Amino acid sequence: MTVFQELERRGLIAQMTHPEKIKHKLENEQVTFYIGFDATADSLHVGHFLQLMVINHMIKAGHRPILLLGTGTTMVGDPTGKTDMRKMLTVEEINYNADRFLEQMGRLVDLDKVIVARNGDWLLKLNYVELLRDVGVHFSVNQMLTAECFKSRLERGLSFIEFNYMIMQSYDFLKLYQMHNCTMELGGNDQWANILGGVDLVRRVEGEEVCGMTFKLLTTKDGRKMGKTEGGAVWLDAEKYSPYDFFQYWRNVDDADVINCLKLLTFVPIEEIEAMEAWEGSQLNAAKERLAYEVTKFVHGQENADKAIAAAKALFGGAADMSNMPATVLTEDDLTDGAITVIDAMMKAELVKSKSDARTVIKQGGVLVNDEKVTEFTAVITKEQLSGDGVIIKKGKKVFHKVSL
RNA sequence: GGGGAUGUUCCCGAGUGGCCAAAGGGGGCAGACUGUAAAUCUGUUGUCUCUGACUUCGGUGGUUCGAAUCCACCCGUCCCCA
Repeated sequence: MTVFQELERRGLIAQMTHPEKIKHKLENEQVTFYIGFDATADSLHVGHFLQLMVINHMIKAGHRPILLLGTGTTMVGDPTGKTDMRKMLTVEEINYNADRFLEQMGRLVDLDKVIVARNGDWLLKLNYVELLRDVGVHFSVNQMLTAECFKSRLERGLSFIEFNYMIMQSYDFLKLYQMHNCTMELGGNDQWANILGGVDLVRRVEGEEVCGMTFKLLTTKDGRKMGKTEGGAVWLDAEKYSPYDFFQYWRNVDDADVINCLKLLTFVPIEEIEAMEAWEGSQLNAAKERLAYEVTKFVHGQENADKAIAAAKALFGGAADMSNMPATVLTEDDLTDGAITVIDAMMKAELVKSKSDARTVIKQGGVLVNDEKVTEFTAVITKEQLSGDGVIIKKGKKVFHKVSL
């Protein structure tokens, strides 16, 4: 099976500028392509992960990826999919974020097989008038305004800086074509307009027909973005989002989304996944477990994945295996008269956002300490209970947390 | 530059002097039901030293016994005109 077929069969491909040509190139040449990552946060999230999966599929087929870190474009901010302007980041923040990205990427793709570039290297030293004359001439404002990403923003407000994002990204493609003979840009489907901009620019400046291809975004069946939770994004950084929680996130996906996630986010052979499509009802639970395990294994390593699945099985299976669940270790200072209130302990463990929140959950019978329902706000956990293995605080049906001294 | 409108709690959105910690919806959380799913029903959703107190309605000052509500200035956003 060729990469193209693999991508297609997994349902990854969303749009292509030149379907036939892309298919031909991918099957007959070594293609140098690029995917850009804007360093807007200090950790990658699952959206990036999907892009990295694509890169892995491509590497496997012998193609040559350029990982472009958006140290320049992040200065401007992509308005795509945003209803409001992004928070402006400083150069320092952006470079810090980009370094974190690279560090994490190193664990997810083989960096020896990719070219890493930072668009700040050329974007930051551009001369305004020169850019206008060399690049600006090639863009039609009329045409840009018809792009979906701007249309919606025209109603809510679009600043000039954000309007220029497309030009920056297009210029990247031109630059990478010139520097590395990069002939293809890949990206999430929301990047379609920006990619087209680059393809057009290279054609106009260099007379070369380069290609663009976008991939499905990771969304639920009803179109909502995946990888978002109340608390924010599902980060790939173990510090920001624990492997156990990461595992649970995928373990809890909707029935309707499991198959799609398996295809997009794992290397489970496509034949195997296609066989699962016939599964129904509670059978899908097995598919979810597989999904959670595979994704966690790839992102956090075999060991963490094993721990997560063991912890989950123990907790949901009723056994008291406390070794692998998220845990908080208290100090003597947290105790008053040799004990800590359940409310304070929950705060320490970050199970609740405030003490009021803790009271509410207790009032509703949602808190169990070592399987015993907490009924009083004044309930305490004693030092004796905390020593040794500690206690398990359960909030609701799915949140377990070990607290010890 | 001129004219008009607008800024409310996580989001949308009511409220236009006291009955407002602020309707309604969404989202979140918890309970029931379940398969660690969905749907449904119920409760809950500012903070705290929690039957009370404190802080919140773009910002700063003012009027008033009392302001999210009135006034002044400022800041942000949108629409129309140039």
